[in-house]
Parts: sequence; structure tokens; C-alpha cells
Amino acid sequence: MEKIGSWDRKTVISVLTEGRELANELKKQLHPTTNSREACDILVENILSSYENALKLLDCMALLGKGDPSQVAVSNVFELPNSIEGSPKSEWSDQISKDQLHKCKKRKTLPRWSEQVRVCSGTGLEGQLDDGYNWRKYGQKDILGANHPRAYYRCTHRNTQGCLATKQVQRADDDPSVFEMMIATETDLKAENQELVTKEDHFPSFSFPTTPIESENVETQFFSEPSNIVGTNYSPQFLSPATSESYFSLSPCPVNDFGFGHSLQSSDSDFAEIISNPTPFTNFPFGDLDFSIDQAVFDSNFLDTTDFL
DNA sequence: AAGATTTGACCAAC
DNA sequence: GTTGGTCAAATCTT
Repeated sequence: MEKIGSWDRKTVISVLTEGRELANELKKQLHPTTNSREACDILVENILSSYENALKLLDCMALLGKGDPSQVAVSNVFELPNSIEGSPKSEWSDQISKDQLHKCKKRKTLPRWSEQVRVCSGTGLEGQLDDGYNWRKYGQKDILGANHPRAYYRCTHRNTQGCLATKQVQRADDDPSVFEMMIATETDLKAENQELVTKEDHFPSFSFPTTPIESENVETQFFSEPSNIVGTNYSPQFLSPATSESYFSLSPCPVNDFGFGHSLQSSDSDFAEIISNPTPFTNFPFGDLDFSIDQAVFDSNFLDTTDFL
């Protein structure tokens, strides 16, 4: 497990410095005596990229915040990159009646999780991690073959704002200090519904890969070009361009306060320290950063800071 | 008192 | 029949 080192400050400075130098270069190019439009375009792109990188670094650091980052070991597995751009959340969530909610008792057989996250516990950092939702536990179940029970959480604002995000948390069998979380946001649920209607019509023979991209591949993709850390030139091959909400879009229900959510009162609950605020930026793809990216598939809007600034 | 958690029961998928 | 996801009453916390 790699650890987060002193990358943060140095990396931000480096990125900002790069942006400044590029801006200076652009200034030269804009001089009346020189007239290279193409060069200017490239410089502008690079400048924007540099500042975006810096901003995202700062966001990432703000979320990881205090505590000992070395204890964070996370990976996201976007197992179902099928989020589909559609109507605003309020439009569809409002359509869900109590009867429909009641039907949700039925077992979910389709994969609908946008994120699978592994988080180490034990340092208090967990409390700093926040996916923007306020979670409320609504059940716990012993799972066959698992050493630890699985806890079920849903958004606190389910009733008041129709937030349908849900989350399952279970202590890993192989490493009890690691929690495995699966998070399903409204987008996933929406996509699931829409998929039932449209996939046969539109994608009769196409399916997304069920196994995530190897970490080496991800790192190669994202880390090979330092100047494009954030992937401004990255074009995901398999993902819908409208999946950002699954990751960070904090529609009405999430709180996104980056602080502690409610704390679980369960005396015996292994999840008590960690559940309320899991990781939003768990696999931030910075080349110099020591995040461990076990498996990931990124959305093109994944790092669009405008979604959460 | 309001809101959150616990836990047994219910229900549908398998 | 078994299992996993959810409900809801009871209980607890703030």
C-alpha cells in the first residue's frame, strides 16, 4: 500500500508555477511582433490545464484534510458505468411514490453501484472523508460466507428531498481494518431504471467490461503525461459522458460539508467510526501522489471541479 | 421531542 | 428453502 507523502504542497506549487510560466510564454506570444495563433492556443490550453490541476489538488487535500493520510487506502471500482444523462434529480425522484419505494423491498439483482471503496480505519481520518451525503443506517445483515455483517445506509434526506442514494458497508474478511463500501447514487438508480427501458433498443449487443481496468493501465493512462495530470486530454472509451453526478455531483440531498456527519451510536458496530463520510476523491489520479489506485475507470467529468467547488 | 440506530420480520430473487 | 435488501417498531441519543 503506497502512502501519501509530502506531495501536496510541492505539487500544487509546481503546478501553479508551471501555469505561471506558461502564462508568461503566452504573453510573449501575444506580443505584436510574434503572431503564432497555434502556439497561443496550445499555451492557453496548457495554462488552463495547470490551473485546473492545482484547483483539484487543493480540493483533494481539503477532503483528505487532517489525520494521517497514510492510513487511507482506497480504490474505486466503477462497476457499472452506465449513468445516463437525464432529467434533473428532482424530476425523477419526485416520481417515486411510497408504493414504489415499497417495491424496493425486492432484491436488487442488477449491479447498481457507482463506487466500491476500500478504506482503512483507525486514525480518525475516516471522519474527514465525506462523499457529500448524510447517511442513515437502516439495516444490518449477516452475510453468508462473510465474517462480518453488512450495514445498510441510505441518504438522510430520502423522505424530505427524495434522495435515493444508498450505501453498503462491510468489514473486509481478509483485513478487518479495511472497510468495503459500495455506494449507489441517484444517478445509478436512475440509470438502472432507464437501462431497463432503453438498453435493448439502443445497445442490444453491447456491454461494459465487467472487470475493472488494471491499475497499471490506469496509471499508464493518467500518469504518463505529467502535464495532463487531470486528464484534460483524456477520452474515456467506455464511459458515458454524463456520469459525473455519480461521483461528486452533490444534488440537493448531499451535504458536502467535509466534516463529520452523524456518528453511529452502535456500541458494537465496527462501522461506527467510518461510515458517515466515506471518500469522494478516493482515486484522484495524480502522478506524483501516492494514492493507491487498485482499480478504476474514470469518467471524463470526474475531475470537473465546477461540480463541487 | 426529534432524529438516529437496532433488530426482527417481511419479501422477492435465486 | 436460503439469502440479501428493506421495512418498521422499539429503543437510544441528543
